[in-house]
Amino acid sequence: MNENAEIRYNASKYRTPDGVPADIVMFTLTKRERKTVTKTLPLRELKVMLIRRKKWPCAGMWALPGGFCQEDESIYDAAKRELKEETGVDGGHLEYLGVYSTPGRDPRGWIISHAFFALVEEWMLEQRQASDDAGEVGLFTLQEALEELELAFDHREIITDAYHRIQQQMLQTTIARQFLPPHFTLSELYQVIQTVVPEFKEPNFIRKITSTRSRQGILQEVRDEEGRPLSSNQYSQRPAQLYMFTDHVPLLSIYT
Amino acid sequence: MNENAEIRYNASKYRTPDGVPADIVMFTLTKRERKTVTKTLPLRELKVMLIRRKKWPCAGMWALPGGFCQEDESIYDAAKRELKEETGVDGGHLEYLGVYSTPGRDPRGWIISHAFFALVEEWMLEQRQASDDAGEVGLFTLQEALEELELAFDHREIITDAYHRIQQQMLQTTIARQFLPPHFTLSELYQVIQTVVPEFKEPNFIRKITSTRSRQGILQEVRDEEGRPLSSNQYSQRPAQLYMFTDHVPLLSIYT
DNA sequence: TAAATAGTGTCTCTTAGACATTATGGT
DNA sequence: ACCATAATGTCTAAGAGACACTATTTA
Repeated sequence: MNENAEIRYNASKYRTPDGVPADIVMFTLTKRERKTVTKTLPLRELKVMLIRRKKWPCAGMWALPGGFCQEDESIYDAAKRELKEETGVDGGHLEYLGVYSTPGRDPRGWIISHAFFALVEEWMLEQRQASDDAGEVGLFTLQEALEELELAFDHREIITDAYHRIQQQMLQTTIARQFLPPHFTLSELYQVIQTVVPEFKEPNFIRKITSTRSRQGILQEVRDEEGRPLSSNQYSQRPAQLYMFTDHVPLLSIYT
Repeated sequence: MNENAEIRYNASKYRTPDGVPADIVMFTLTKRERKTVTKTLPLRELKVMLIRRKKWPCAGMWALPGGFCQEDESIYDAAKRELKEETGVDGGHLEYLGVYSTPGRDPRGWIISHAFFALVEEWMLEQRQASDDAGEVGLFTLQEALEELELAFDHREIITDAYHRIQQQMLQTTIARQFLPPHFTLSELYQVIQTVVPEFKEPNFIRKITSTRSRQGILQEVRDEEGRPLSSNQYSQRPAQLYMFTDHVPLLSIYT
């Protein structure tokens, strides 16, 4: 205890930060059924949740949800708490993105922000939109958010970085599972990947994913108790084989 | 200005962090010529630089070099400044690793540390070892650092994370160039990769790296003005073709 | 029966991977 | 002449990639 006293004294000799918030880029993949056509994949869009600020600074501008970290929690815990406050749900993928500390980034003082990104389901955000004052919460496509909105602080930079990271993670890890039901068809998987990474084009996707020894490991056919393969014709006339992710995430190398 | 006053006032109502240091995991690849045998690759080892703490807390324990971030600089700037202070050199690869904020991690108070890792050349560290009190600076293999030394704070965790990250980056980016001269042979490159990632085994490394269309892009044969291929017999009897990295870093995907 | 999507056949070319062989220059 | 390492030859099996074709269900 008197150790702490000693330190507090020392620390008070120096300028210390005025606050350390965690800001969260909450991504969701909206899924809109197409009523006109039956038996077809829903339209999917990658969106990000933003909140309109009411107070100075940046009043009226759109900002990432976030909150200040407290002394008795880690930054990650603060982000988790914030995520739960926004969605009402504990789950979901939450991953550290980076630190934003450019001097002057926040007019309130020396504020060092820690950015996270989360992958949540659309329904988790709806309750938030209903609870608080509606109209102060919005779901935007990345293009809208980055090109059309007036964003608070350095949040455009944060969202840009988060977008690049989610694209990278989509191709290099199995986070696609966060946007899919436990069992899914390969067309669904392909659509999810393409929604997040439009540049991803694989004409022979199904063929490759099912035949390549090295990639095989990440996916597994779904079978019933008797070992018969399970399929679904929810999105197509002809039933399609259902797959699930395994726990295996391969190590990639540019030299292999 | 009275905006700032307003904030400082607000911030002072809340508990704020006592300090935000940047700590750097400085990796180097030592290169020791083998005198007994000629025309052979030098022995290489991956090492990390640590400093023995003189003051409370953790006096006598080994710690990462680091320093507190100031108000007029970003965390990255603080790390860059620290790196220069330690090595006397501006250059070198410096990359953000992550934030360490577990409550109680530092007995001095609420200290949120930001870890970086740097790749430096061995000679950059020698001047530091000479200048300050020698014996207070050490170069250790990862095994020594992680298993034999008493490390300060949560620095074991940080070093472990940094080790995993450098291994991942070694395979997925071209940071190997930081440990190689501008022109190098494929054996040298292979040795560097294996020194950092011992699990990396490619019996047909040379064949693959020179013949695979997709990998070809990261390396380029060195040629002289007349376009004749350049080779070196520094490390072998028969001269070996010299290569250089291009600026191209391929995008990897588990689905491709 | 037509439409729509799932999945396979087939063919060519490239790569993986293992081993053997040849090439080069120093000791 | 011998050695160590670089680089190529050779062979088989597997994957990439394109395109045509068949399969399964609903409207």
